[in-house]
Order: sequence, then structure tokens, then C-alpha cells
Amino acid sequence: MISSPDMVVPPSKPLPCSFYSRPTLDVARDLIGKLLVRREEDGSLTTAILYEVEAYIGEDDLACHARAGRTRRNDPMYGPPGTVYVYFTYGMHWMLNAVTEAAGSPAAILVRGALPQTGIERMRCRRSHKPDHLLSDGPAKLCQAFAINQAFNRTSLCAPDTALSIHEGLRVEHNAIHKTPRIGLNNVPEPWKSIPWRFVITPEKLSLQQTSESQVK
DNA sequence: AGCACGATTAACT
DNA sequence: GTTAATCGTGCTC
Repeated sequence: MISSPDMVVPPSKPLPCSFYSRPTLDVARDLIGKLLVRREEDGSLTTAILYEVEAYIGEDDLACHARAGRTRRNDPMYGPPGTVYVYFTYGMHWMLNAVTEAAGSPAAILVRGALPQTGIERMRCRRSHKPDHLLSDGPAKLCQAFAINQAFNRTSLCAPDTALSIHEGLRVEHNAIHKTPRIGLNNVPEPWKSIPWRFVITPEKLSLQQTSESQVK
């Protein structure tokens, strides 16, 4: 059982835009353990701790949506760091990305997994009352649990009073974060198919660290 | 205008 | 392990 949800709930500020205006692989690694925060329409919060992300970097990366240059769909990736890029895929799923690097330099980080903290009952409702460990353990599941869709595309993660943001969360040792190839790149040529741009830590490990840490400001 | 496929998921055998 | 669901996007004709 995870400790009290209130433990990692903000009175904190969103991470600043400067957090995202760095090399994408550094940002991806540093996102592990951070807190994803959705402010609901009623002012309450839905939050979860990130434990799995993937980097997609530039027009040369043949797995990246920017591989064919700038289009209507991938345009948010060319926007300023901290921009939200949400896209629709497989005819039914939304994917959440955080745009990195300077404006004009297309790169983003796909959020693939997070550990529910606050608003868990709301997440259960949105996820058909699945077991808690299945609420946000995939990129589309996470978007469903947070009710993230097209409406969030092009919003900013670092604007004041933004509805979607990322905050400080848990301290995670770099050597506890595993690097692997990205998931689901079936028709992508090498070296992009195998390049280890997925960053992940087991949720269980996060829980242990969480219970051993004191309050997060 | 038509087509193949996708940064997935859930429900199967 | 396999496969259907489902539709926007980008490419070809």
C-alpha cells in the first residue's frame, strides 16, 4: 500500500520552462520520479508519479513524428519547451508528450507510465474500475485516467495556473533508472528501433523510496 | 480519392 | 502467445 496521497500533493509550483529547454535525454531521465498534476474543472487535483518515459528527438530520428518535417499534426513539437503535444493514434488512443529543447527544434518526451497518487477514485471511474496497478501503466491508459485529450494540445506545462503541469516529486538515483529501446516501433529502421531512449524505473522501487522519504515540497 | 499503418489496449486461445 | 477495435495522418495515384 502506498502512503498517504497528501504526501506528494503540491503546494508546489510547476517545473519551470527552463527544465524542458535542455537536451531531451537529460530531461527524460530527470522526469522519472516527478509528479504529473492535472487541475480538474472543480479545482481538485489528479496526480501521479512518472516512472516511464521515452525520448523522440528531431527530424533525423525515424521513430519521431518530426521525421518528415513540420506538419499540422507535429507542429507542437516545434514549439517552445514545456509545450504539451497530445496526439491521437490507433483510432482510439491519446498520447501525452512534453516538448523539449528550443523552439524550432522538434523533440518531445512521451509519458508512458505513472503511479497514481491523488484523485485515485476519479481515475478508477475513468478506467472502468480496473485494479489500481492498471490505472495508468501505459501511455493511453494514463491519458484516459487523467482525461487528457486534444483539448490539452499546445497548452503549456510551465505557465502559471496551467491545468496540466509537472512538479517536483521523488528523488531518484540515476543508476536506478533503466535505459532500453523504445516500445512499439515495429517498422522503424535501425539504429532508431534499438537506440535506448526509453527511461524506466519499476513502480515498486518508487513506492519504497516514497515511503522512506519525508514530505516533498 | 484511396490506402496502409500507427509512440496501444483489452480480450481472447 | 494472437488479434480486433477504430480513425487521423501522410503518402501515392
